[in-house]
Amino acid sequence: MRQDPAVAEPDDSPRLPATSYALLGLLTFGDELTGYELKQRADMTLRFYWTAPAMSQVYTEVARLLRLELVATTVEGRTTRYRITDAGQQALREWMDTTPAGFPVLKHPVALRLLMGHVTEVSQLQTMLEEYVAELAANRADLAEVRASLVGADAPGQPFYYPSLVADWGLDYFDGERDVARKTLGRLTEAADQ
Amino acid sequence: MRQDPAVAEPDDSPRLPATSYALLGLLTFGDELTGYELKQRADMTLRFYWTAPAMSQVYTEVARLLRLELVATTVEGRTTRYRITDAGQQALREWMDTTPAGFPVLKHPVALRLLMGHVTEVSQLQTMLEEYVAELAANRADLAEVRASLVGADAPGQPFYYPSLVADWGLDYFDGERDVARKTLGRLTEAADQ
DNA sequence: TCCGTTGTATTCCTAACAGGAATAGTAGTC
DNA sequence: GACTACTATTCCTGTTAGGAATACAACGGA
Repeated sequence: MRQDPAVAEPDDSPRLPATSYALLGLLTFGDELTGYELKQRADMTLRFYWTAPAMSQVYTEVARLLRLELVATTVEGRTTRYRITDAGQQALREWMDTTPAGFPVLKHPVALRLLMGHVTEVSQLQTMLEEYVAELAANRADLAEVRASLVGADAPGQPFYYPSLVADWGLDYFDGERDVARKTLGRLTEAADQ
Repeated sequence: MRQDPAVAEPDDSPRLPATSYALLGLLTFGDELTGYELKQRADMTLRFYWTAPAMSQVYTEVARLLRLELVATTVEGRTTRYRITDAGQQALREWMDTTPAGFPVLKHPVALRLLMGHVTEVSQLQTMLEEYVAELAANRADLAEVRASLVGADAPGQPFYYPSLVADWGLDYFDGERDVARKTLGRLTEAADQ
């Protein structure tokens, strides 16, 4: 996707795609990471609110960030570690402060298929919704585990305060989805029983 | 994105990306549409649960569907109308019945920026959340309008039954988001006031 | 009547993005 | 000492987003 055109601006702050800033943000927690570790951290945290970028994309992203000097590297044998630079901090801060809120983009395959439910049997839709509820539970459990790992450093002012806010948001979201999916399943069953 | 590889299968039913099936689904409501109208219908309905495909993509999609004979055309002057074929109906049905539920992909710029809230001021985050709540209200209103337009044909068995189920799902989702955003805003304010 | 605007309809281009395969070294284990 | 799992990176292909460009209606006003 192309949220922002990655075109050089007249001023010295080029607008990067949101994924660039997402990765840059993952580097603001105080450590140096390899591309591989960045991918892992993205899978751990980012994937619940953003798409976890593909490996290939992580590497092309950090290459660009390096070119723009928003990150710096420490090479050690055949592994390269990335850390955010002052310019990177500044660019991130500016992006945070000047970007309009922006509406979530959702790709919901279950809702999509429900929309054209008339092309198949009700029982098929019921199965789909049940599967979805099960997947939701699994994902909720994953996120709950992540959330639990933040406990102890999740108070205001502590390093994981904001991640904990977002994780709680995600847990509420999953619970909401579960409720709506169940409600819809109920409506389907009710209609089928008549 | 590449949900499904668009590779020809050994059997005669190639797996298409989900967006192809989404457009095919929009053609199952009984009418013939131009690419332009398909885009409009997608903006009207699809955009709440899926991304409304770009114009360019609508046209490349229908071109492929035509090549695969899943749609047929009626050319009239310089406008081309597309309708779903029997083969298209069958392909859609098969996709509906054989695809695993599939988990939603979410790109939530507000959550993303909240995750790295520590790089900016709390007031900035509060503003962002307030903007988001306002945008949610606007989107909810749009969807409510769409939902209202289905009334009268939204009972089980009627043409807009499934669209109405999905629209109700979406309304609940927006309400849930509004509640969580407000809750998070409250937590932020509480922490800032201490 | 001419002109500008709005809406319809389509095409083209570029860059972002997903997903996986390929490679290759390294560390533990049976 | 082979087998497996994990770390680390690169490459390729096709999908997707977003916008610009084109062009031809139709409509309303000066």
